[in-house]
Amino acid sequence: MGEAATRGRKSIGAKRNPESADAIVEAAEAVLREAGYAGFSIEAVARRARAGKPTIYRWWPSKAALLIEVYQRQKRVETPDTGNVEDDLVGFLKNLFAHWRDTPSGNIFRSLVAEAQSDETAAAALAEYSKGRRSHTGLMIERARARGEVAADIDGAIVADLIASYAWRHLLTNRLDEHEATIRTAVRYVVRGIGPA
Amino acid sequence: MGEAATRGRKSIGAKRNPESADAIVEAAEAVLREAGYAGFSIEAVARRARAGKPTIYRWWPSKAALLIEVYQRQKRVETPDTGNVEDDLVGFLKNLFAHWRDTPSGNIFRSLVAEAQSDETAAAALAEYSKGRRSHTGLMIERARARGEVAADIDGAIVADLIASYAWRHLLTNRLDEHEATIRTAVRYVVRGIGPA
Amino acid sequence: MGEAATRGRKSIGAKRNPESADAIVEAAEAVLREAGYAGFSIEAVARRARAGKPTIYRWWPSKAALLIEVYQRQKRVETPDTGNVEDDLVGFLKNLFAHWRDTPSGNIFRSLVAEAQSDETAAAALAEYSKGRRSHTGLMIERARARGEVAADIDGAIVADLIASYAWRHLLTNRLDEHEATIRTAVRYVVRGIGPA
Amino acid sequence: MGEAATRGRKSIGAKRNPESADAIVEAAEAVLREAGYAGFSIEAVARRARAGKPTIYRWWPSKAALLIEVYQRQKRVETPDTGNVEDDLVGFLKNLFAHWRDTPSGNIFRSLVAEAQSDETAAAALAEYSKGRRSHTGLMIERARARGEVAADIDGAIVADLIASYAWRHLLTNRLDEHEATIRTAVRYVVRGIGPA
DNA sequence: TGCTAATCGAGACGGTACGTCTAGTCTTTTT
DNA sequence: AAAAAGACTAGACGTACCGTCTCGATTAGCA
Repeated sequence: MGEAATRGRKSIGAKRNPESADAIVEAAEAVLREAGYAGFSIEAVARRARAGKPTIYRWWPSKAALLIEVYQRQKRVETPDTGNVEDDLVGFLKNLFAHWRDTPSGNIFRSLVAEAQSDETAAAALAEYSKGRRSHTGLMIERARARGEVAADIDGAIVADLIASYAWRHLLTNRLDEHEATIRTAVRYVVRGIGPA
Repeated sequence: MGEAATRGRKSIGAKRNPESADAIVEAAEAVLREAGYAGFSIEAVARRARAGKPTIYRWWPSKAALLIEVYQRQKRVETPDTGNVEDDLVGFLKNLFAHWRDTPSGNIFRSLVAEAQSDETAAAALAEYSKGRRSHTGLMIERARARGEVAADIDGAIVADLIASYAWRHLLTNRLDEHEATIRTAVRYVVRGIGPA
Repeated sequence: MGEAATRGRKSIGAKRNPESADAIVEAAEAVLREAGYAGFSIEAVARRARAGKPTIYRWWPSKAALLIEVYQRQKRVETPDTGNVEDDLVGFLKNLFAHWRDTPSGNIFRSLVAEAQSDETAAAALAEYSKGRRSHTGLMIERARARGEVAADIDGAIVADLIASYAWRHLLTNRLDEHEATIRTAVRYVVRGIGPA
Repeated sequence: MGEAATRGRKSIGAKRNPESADAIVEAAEAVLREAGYAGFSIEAVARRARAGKPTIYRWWPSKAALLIEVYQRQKRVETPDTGNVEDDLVGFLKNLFAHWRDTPSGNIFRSLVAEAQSDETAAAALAEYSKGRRSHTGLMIERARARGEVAADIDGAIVADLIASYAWRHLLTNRLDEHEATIRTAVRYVVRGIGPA
């Protein structure tokens, strides 16, 4: 039966083999890039990575968990610091849209959101991840508040929510090529609304 | 066994049987209501509707097409007209969240958005639908502009986009139970930003 | 996805396709012949038959059921009628041993007995099959009784059991090449014991 | 979780721990007793014995080897000496059936026979073992011959073969609850056949 | 009125993927 | 130095759906 096991990559014993983990995440990314969310399956990843399915299930209990790890391996979007909150936010959205458009990240994140609609654990993982990101965007608001660009009683989390929502919807409705002018207008509506009276 | 849906359907002749079409759409809605997007499959719908799978495929070429029809059967959310744009928008969002929470609509729309991430036709249908809704929400802005609550050069579509994005994200991240105060705060940030100088 | 389905053999609709059934049983036989019981798996049969696994499971609920059908497709062993019970039984055993030795039948039956040790349904199926065969061997005893070779109060089923047991054990312990003299001796011990006083 | 078998075993050092070997064989026996051949796997035994799979593979190269060792640990069935060959053989079979029915022995031996159908080493071990048993049962025939109950030219090995075959088949087809009368009848057919003319 | 064509429920089909289980090999850790 | 422990590749298990196809029954409208 399985005489000729472990043909290519070797196990390194009782410790988790980082090569395998890498191979799996890389295979997952490749599958997503080439076949999209529709073609993304644990089987396909296992085939591609020359890994056993149980190895994947051992470390990533669900498709969502694997998707999240793949997403997090992507380079982060940089949040500019121009000294002006409108420019900061516009720059951030522009970078984010470009990143989502030009790397597999967009597809991955879309997949993750889709998965979260039918998978509890994906929803939980996504919520966890979003929490981290929200505070991150909230930072730009805090900097603006320190500069007096934003009123003292403004809730940064809610602003971040508005901005993130705007980004999500553009991703989910294939509008990542939005003109900068339109993005700037949207941002301005919010920025004006949260400015000092 | 023995679903309530159209047990004793009769006519199966040369003309399309509208009872069958109804039974299918109703079964689809029931499945979405009871099992959510995760349990939504053509097989499940066919079983529930006591219909053959080919009958479904004949009239709806994809899961997405069926989802779209189910969604369009849903009652629309009413847009209040309080004479004040903030109250209008808050009321609209509250109604929408309640509608999504308390009827199958939320599940259906979530499913449609998810499906659109891997299905072209769903994406197209969603885009088409969103266009209509945006103009519809834009109406509230136009009324506000007429009352002088909103500056003349404001782009209603972009405002509608911000509001709709906020709603989508709450749906997609299971936050339909958001407090009115939080919703009002978010709306106020936008409303203030678009008011007359 | 499954666009290019049904490449070779076609479905013939709502009725069971006999071509598929044949292909599956033939593939099962081929797998057994080439890989033996150890290599016999539903997956392997499905691959070989170009059939879907569910198609196999639809018609044969277990490995055992498929094995039995394969076994029954083999040509039957002829039961000689020489007018002498000893010669009848020796001839039958010789034929049976040869059949088991020279066709896949032996391997299949061995597999079936082995499977029955861990699978309830296999045990049941085997019992059912054996019942039919036992009465069949009992026939030789009845003929002998009619000729006065066997005492009137002899239980044919028990004699058949002794003979079948002898055959089984030779199969299961790889002694199908037993000399005719030895077989004849064993048969004679029984035949003498059941003769008229 | 938490099997009774060797929970607090300690020494896991450079010397082979005899406790481990014991624990493994005992676990194997327990698994066979509780789950039968169907549930008997190296994994299950390792889990039960709280041992690593390689530890088992190091000492028993195959499932069959482990089965053989487990079987050899079993108490032997006693062969009665009543002074009458029919009673001897009936008593032996009754004891054997009871032993197989009421201890794990039956399950173990069934498993071994089943395993031997696809594993060479098991087949060899079984053949070796059977040889020993045959001569053992043959003893009863020799005693009978000495008493003049059996003709001088009778081949004891063949008689033993017939009796063993009858036992095997009852084990393998779950008929260990056979009535004594039936067993006696079968034995009598053979005993009569081998008696002096 | 009788034929033809469309439609229906039903379900078989070849497939893909699921998530779990076991086989047997390999290496690290522990004693 | 060797046993224990656990990770690894590989692949079978039996189930759920996919989307396609054919069957046999049923009915409407044309001839």
